[in-house]
Amino acid sequence: MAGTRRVQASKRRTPLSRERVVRAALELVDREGLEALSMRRLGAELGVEAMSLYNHVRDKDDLLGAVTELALSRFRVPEPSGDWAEDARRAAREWRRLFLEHPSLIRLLAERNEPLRSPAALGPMEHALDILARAGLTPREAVQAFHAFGGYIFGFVMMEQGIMLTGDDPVRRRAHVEMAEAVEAAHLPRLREAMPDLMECDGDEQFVFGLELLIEGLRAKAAARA
Amino acid sequence: MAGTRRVQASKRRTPLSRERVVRAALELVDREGLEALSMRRLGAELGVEAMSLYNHVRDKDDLLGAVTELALSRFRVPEPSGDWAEDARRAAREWRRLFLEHPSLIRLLAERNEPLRSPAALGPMEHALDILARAGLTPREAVQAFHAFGGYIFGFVMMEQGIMLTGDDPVRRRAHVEMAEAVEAAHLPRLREAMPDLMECDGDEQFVFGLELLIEGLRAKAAARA
DNA sequence: CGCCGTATGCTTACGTTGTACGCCGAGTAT
DNA sequence: ATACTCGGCGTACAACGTAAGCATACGGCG
Repeated sequence: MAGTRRVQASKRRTPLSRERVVRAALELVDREGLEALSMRRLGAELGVEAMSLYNHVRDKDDLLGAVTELALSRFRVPEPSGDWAEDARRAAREWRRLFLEHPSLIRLLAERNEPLRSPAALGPMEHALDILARAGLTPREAVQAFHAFGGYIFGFVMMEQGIMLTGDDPVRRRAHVEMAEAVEAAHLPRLREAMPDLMECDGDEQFVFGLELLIEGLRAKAAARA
Repeated sequence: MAGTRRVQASKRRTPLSRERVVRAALELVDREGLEALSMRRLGAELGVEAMSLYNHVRDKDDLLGAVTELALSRFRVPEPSGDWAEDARRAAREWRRLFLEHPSLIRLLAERNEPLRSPAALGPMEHALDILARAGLTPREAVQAFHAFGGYIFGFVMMEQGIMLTGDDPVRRRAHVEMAEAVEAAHLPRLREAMPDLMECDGDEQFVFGLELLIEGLRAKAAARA
């Protein structure tokens, strides 16, 4: 009887596979955050014991790497517009969209500090370097600009998700009043006059501002050479 | 006898305090990385049992918050030079110095996504906003530029420590050849021509490049208004 | 048809983590 | 002297990653 039930269950179960494991892990992480991902929990999610996952994944680090790559593979290279600046804007926005769609992706990249060499990451890199080459930069300058844009996008989204005071959740609201108190207590005139703008700032608009700064800087550099 | 020894030991032991706990935690984290910081390990470092730490720290999260604040308090506000652009450069470099001196600080900020409202962080913020105001920006623009610079610095150092291919450790070297192989395998002409510059890039120089882009963009914005 | 090697999932177990709880010894106030 | 408080200790528990061994199901062979 018990045997029969077990047979049925195992017949019913669609077999595990690396892809299924990694997909479920990404979904779990997207849904409930990085710390929700434990081997036991992921096993439960798949109706399977924790140790069974190890048939498809070397260890947790391997799993996290695969999850990172899967998330990165969701990057959709935007269509070129003919104008390099517009293309840069589109690519940067697509990166931000990706990071916001997978809020743990930034932490994944930050914690496992493994250089990006997966195929999923190389496509977008090629795309970015192509835009910068079309902007008239030398390969060397293109690499420098790549790091500048990359750093900006990366760091901005990270601040946006953590430190920045955008959004309206109650925890932010509490941070607002605490910060306002601290600013009043100390003598910080610039901060005081900036407080309104610090609080009601819109992430999208802020992001574009810095992006335009970088593009304008690049344009100036190109103009100076010509 | 055992009692006597214990008395001597307890007499000899300098009493624990929140400050001593937090300082030791920061030293440990700086020396051996974030994952080396466990309550037991930190206790051992202080010659004390793990549970004793809880007399001075609510829980580990509280400890991490205090460590973050202590690290942030090591920011040394640079002297003003009279030129806002130069002041911006100096401030940005000081931030980078701080992050490199405390390599786990970025992860601390990223993982506990609590808005910066500690006194240790407000001083540098005031300083940055003051520079941007002296550059002729409105408070609103100053906030936008603050987020742009902040994001860039943050993200750049993060990439530098993790993803970027700077440095010469053997793990990077292996990443180099793996990446070169991947680039050869796929058809990625821009990446291929960029590979040399990607590998031998100098962090300091890269950082300044992006910084100058932002400053130039800001200058252009100011010029356009005048 | 049965048999068997191999892959795949399950069970148990170990060491490490954060931390709740109870104890004790020392210093202080009464 | 006595009682109270407080800081450090020891034990204990749940959750974690994962090593080792066992059991079961499936595909190729007679």
